[in-house]
Amino acid sequence: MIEKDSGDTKGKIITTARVLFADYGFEGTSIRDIAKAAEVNVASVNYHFSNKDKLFAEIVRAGYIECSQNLRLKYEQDRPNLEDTLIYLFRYFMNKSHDLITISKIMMSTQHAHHLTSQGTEDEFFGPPGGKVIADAIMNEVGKKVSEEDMHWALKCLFSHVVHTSIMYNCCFKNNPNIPFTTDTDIEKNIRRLCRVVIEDLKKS
Amino acid sequence: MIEKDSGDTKGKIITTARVLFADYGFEGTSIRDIAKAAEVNVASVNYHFSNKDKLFAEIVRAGYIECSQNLRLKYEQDRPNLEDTLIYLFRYFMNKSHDLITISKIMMSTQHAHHLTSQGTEDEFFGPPGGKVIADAIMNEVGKKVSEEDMHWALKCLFSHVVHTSIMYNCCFKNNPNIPFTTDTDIEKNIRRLCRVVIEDLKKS
DNA sequence: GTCTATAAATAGATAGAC
DNA sequence: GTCTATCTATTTATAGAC
Repeated sequence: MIEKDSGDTKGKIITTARVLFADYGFEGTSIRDIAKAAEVNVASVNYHFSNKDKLFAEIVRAGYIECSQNLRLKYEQDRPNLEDTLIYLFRYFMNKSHDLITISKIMMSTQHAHHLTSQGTEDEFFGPPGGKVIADAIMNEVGKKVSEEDMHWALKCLFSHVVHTSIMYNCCFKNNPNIPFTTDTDIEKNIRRLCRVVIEDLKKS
Repeated sequence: MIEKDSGDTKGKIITTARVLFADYGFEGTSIRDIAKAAEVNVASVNYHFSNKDKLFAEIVRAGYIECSQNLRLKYEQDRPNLEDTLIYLFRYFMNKSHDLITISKIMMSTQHAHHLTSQGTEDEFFGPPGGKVIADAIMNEVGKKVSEEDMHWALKCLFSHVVHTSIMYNCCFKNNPNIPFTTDTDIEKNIRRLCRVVIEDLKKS
């Protein structure tokens, strides 16, 4: 489990590394970069994590599980409808964009793909984390039984939209205020609209 | 412009490097890796491209423009409807997945973001290439005037779905035949369905 | 646990023979 | 244009003093 930066060396390394890995990738981030940014000694990284690969694995694993659990918890507590569930996921990705970006990059690298397999979570087939909760929210929304095919279609439409938009927002939009319809308010409106349209279609079939 | 592998050293380097860069990233791919895989001498890479950065820039630029132009050409020639345009884009991403993946990774790295700006193409605000053609296809499909807001929404829904699905297909699905509804036939059905649903909504508003 | 020093490997880039 | 050899810098990782 990733702890918040609490002054301790190990925590500072993790907090710093998850940002650097996301931005520069695994190979693009050296242990020295991490140590320097975290203001800890170079040797402490290998002392606490044995090697660079294990540090990376721990960050990926923790970020993935944290997201899944967080979304599941929120869903169980507040029972938001589908729209609000997706908005919550979007906002989560905004705040934890590092983890989403790191996981997306890993997914696209055969080299590090093993960091994403056999994580023992419920979301292993949906790429970035959170898929299972959305499926539950969809089921709840439509009311009647949703066929497996319909469910997969809806999930992919909604999920790909939220993920893609979150990445685009973090990587392009938020630094270019001139691009039309790319404020977070606009994006949330777009997510809600797609929700309604998809659900409407599910109810018809 | 990227030439097909024609036996010449420069061509072999480009053909090999675009695959390696996509898979292992810029920092994860050494000049030696490229030279070895392309079966050329190490020094020839720097001889033909001056340095690693310029080789990368050339591959990115060429892949980006190639995709935009290819889609535009196809569209002008056959005048496919929106569904077929997106299917064409999806199939293009299947065959040229390297370029899509490389561009996506760049987008997620502040470090290399400059390789994507001021490319002088018409798609600069739509992330991965091809956006403008889809906009035209949407306009054509709906018939009546589409508001700017509606257009942005539709574009993002359709585009994010095709891009995200293409990446997922290449990175996860095609090696895991057990995951349900992830054959290319399934995916194309999903794309067509989303098309119909989005267009239907545009016609209503 | 934290530091310095260093080993061992690998990186990008270039010089110069052919 | 292609090759070998090499320079310089940087990398991960570890050994050993404190």
